[in-house]
Amino acid sequence: MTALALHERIRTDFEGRILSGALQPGARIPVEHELMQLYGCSRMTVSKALSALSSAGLIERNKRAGSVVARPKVHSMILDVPDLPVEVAARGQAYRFQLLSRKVRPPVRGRPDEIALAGAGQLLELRGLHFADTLPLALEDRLVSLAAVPQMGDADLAVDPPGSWLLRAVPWTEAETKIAAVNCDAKTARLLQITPGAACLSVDRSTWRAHERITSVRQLFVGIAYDLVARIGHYGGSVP
Amino acid sequence: MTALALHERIRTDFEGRILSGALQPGARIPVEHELMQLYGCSRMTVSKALSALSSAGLIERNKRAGSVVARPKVHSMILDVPDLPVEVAARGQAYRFQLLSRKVRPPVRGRPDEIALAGAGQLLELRGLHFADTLPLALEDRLVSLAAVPQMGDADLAVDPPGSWLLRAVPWTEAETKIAAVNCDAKTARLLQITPGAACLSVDRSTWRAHERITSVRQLFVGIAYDLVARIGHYGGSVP
DNA sequence: CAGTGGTCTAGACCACTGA
DNA sequence: CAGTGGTCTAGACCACTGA
Repeated sequence: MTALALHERIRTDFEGRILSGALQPGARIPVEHELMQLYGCSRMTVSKALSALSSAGLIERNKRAGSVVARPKVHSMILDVPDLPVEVAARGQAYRFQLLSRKVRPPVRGRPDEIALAGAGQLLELRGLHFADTLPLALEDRLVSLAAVPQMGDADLAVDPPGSWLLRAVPWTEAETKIAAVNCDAKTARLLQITPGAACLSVDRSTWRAHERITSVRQLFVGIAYDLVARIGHYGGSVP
Repeated sequence: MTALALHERIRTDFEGRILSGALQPGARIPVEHELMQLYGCSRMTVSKALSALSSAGLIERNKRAGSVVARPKVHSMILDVPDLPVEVAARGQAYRFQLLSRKVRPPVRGRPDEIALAGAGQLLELRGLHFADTLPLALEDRLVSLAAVPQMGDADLAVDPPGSWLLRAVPWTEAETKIAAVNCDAKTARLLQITPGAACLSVDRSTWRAHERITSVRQLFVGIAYDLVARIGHYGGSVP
């Protein structure tokens, strides 16, 4: 292990005191000139450490008034959105994707979301099942903008599921996800081989690549077989 | 709107080119000395811009080999974990918390999670209902470590629900959340005034304050009344 | 070994803002 | 108006690492 850089030492010093509660929200952080003397370093080094604390949401910097420990704000946390093949393999099960249907069609009039997704082109509509070993794990209904991803028209989805294929071809940069619990209907229950009415985790996601819509998908996970896990809670959530 | 600082202009220049796909993963970023000439600035300024891109996961910096556009990695996204009173109010409904039961007890032997939470002390066990207007929104079962939060023994939970109270008293710094879909049982259905078997969103959360366990809670949300929304997808997910 | 990024210095000018 | 943080310069030394 290498020695910490000086700016990292200053940062971790204050991180420790804030996270342990020794420095309570509202407590004053020494001004930059005091820290320069304390650590015997230049102002740039102090500034780098404080900027990092500020962008991590741990302190708030104010001109003239100095810096103080921030009050925690939004509860935001990092949610892992796993690649299904990877996740299933990590559980020691065999992953398989079965394509149920595939067609190219124009957006439906009166569905502004489909029209926005299609742009000037057509939509690729895909439906398929994700399996873990021999049991269905999720039913996926997906629309892809062929204007944004023309090469998907020829993609071989026997190898990769559409999500993995798209990630490699056109990595998304923004996404919006809605997570809900629903009772599955009779038709879905047959496909997923579960009891009608069983609870399913519904994950709706739309993805963009720099303001261009790429795809929107709904995945219905078998409730008893699947959980989403959020890893880490951020303190102050300074999301760009 | 103020003019961008020079280091922000350099950063946003490359951000735009990377997110638009003009610079593909693997593409080379000019070395710092080239950027100094391009933008007519000092090396510190260039370095600040590239460091920001690197910590955002957009580029990877390598000694001798220079910097390249990063390949997208983990799908991680920021999930908002709302404060229920705030969220309900934002929907224009009246929020109310009804405490159903409250008792102090030792951890159950054979439940390592309870023993770890209790530490050297007792546990405060709370059960209550969150209402939006007159309809139940969620059933909450919570355990609080009285060793970590002794003052909670005297808290007035008629005003604030336990989650909001705890956030103000001992802001958490780390959390682990599991999200699942479950069919609710008969007793829960009565409390939530829904049909037995209706799908509920189960949110399990344990929170820490700098390695000390604070509380663990399970909230069961009425499926048809509640969604979780994740806001933004990060490109490369550089989580500390 | 030569080029790269990581770190740091000792200054400077400035905008902002609370006393 | 005086103190604060934001930004920037023109240098420097260093560790690392691929040619």
